Amino acid sequence: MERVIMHIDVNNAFLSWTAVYLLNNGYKYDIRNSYAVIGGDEQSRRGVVLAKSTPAKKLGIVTGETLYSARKKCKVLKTYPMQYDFYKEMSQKLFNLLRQYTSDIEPASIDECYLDYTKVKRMYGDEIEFAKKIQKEIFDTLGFTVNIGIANNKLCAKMASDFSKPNKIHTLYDSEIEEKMWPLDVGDLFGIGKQTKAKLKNLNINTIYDLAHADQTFLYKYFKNQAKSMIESANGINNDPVNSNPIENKGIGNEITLDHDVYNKEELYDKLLFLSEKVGLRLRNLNKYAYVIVVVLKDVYFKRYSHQIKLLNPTNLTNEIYQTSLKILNEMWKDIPVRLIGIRLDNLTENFNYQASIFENIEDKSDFEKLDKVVDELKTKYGNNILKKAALSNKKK
DNA sequence: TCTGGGGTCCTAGGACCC
DNA sequence: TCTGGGGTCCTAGGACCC
Repeated sequence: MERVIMHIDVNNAFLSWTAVYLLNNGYKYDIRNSYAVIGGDEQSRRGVVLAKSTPAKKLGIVTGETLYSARKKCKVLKTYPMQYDFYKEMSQKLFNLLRQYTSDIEPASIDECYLDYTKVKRMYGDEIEFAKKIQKEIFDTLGFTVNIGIANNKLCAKMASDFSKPNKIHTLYDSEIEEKMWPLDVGDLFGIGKQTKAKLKNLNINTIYDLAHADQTFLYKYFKNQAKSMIESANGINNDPVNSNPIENKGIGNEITLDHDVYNKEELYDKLLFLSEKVGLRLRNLNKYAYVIVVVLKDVYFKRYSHQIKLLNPTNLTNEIYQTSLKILNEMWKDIPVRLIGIRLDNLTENFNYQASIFENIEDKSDFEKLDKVVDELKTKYGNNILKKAALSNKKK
C-alpha cells in the first residue's frame, strides 16, 4: 500500500509562541504582524536572531544573524526574549492534539513532527481535507499556524511543508517530484547544507534535477558514501519509517557562551561545576549513566574543539562529572582565550555493572549519591536556583 | 559595542589485537 | 629483517538540522 506521510511544522515557532503568550497575557497587538524577532541577550554576548516574524523576514532578517545586524536592516525592530518552558508546553500540546487522531506521530524537534496517515486514511478520509481540519483545529485551540506537507515518504513531506509559508498545505507525491522538486536549488534539498552545496556548485550541479541525474561513481570521488543517499534524496526516494517510539537520548550536553573572553583556565572551574550540575541533573532525571564525558571549548577565533574521557564505570554523579571535566580541561588547555565552554555526556546506558578498581573508594561514591539525591529533590521542589554549591556561592560574594 | 544552544550522524586516523 | 591485513575501539572534528 502506498504510504501517506505528513510533516507538520509550526510557522516561526518561537516567535508565534511568544505572540500567543503575550496575547494570552493582555498584550494588545500581535507581534506576528510587526517587525519583531526573538533574540538572545546581547549583554552576555548571545545577541542573535532565533526567530523572526514574516514582516521582519521580508526585510532580509535571517535566523542566526546578530541583532546588531538585524537592527541595521530595520530601525524599528522589536526584540523579545526566549521563553523556553512555554515553548515546550506548546510543543507538547501540539503533539497531544495530533495524537488524538493517530499514535503514529514522530516528533522531529520542538516544533515539527511526522504523522503516518496510511493506516488511518480509511477512517478519516482524504488527506488534504484532514490536513485542513487539523490546521484549523490547531489554530482555533492553540492559537498558532502550521504548515503541512503531504507525500509518500518523510523526506518529501518535509520538503513539501517548506514550499511556501505560512499556514499552507502542500503535497509532493512521488508523481509530483519532477514538477515540484527538481527545479529547486540543490541547497534546498533536506540534508544538503552550506558546505555540500558549495561543493556541488563547483561540480556544476545546481538544481535538485542535476543531482538526481548525477553519476554516482563520479560523485563518489567527492562525497564517498554520502553520494548514494544524496542522489536518492534528489530522486525523492526515502524509506524511513515514522517512528513513534520516543527516541532515546544518545547524549546530553549543555554549553554557555561566556560574557567575556576568558584567558585563564582557573576562571572556568566554576563554570564546569555549574555545567556538571546541569547535565548531571538531566542525566539522573533520565535514569541513566554516562561512560563518556566531553569538554567543549570555543576559542575567540570561533574555533570549536573538544576532548573526552571514557570512564571505566559509567556515572551519574555531579561530583564525578565535575572532577573528570576539570581533568579534561587541564589537559586540553592551550592558552588561547575562549568564549564558550560546554560539557557533553555520551555513551549513555541505563544499567551498569560496577567494575571495581583498586584505586577507588566505594564509600565515597555512596556519599556523593546521597548528596545528589538531596540536591535533586530540593531543586525539583523549590526550583533550580534554590541551591548553589559552596564554590559557586562563595564566588558571588 | 558582531557571531546561541541543543542535538545526530559520519569519517579519518591511531592504537591495539590476532 | 624490510614490513600483511582485517577488525574493533577510541578520539577528534566536521557537516547538518532546528
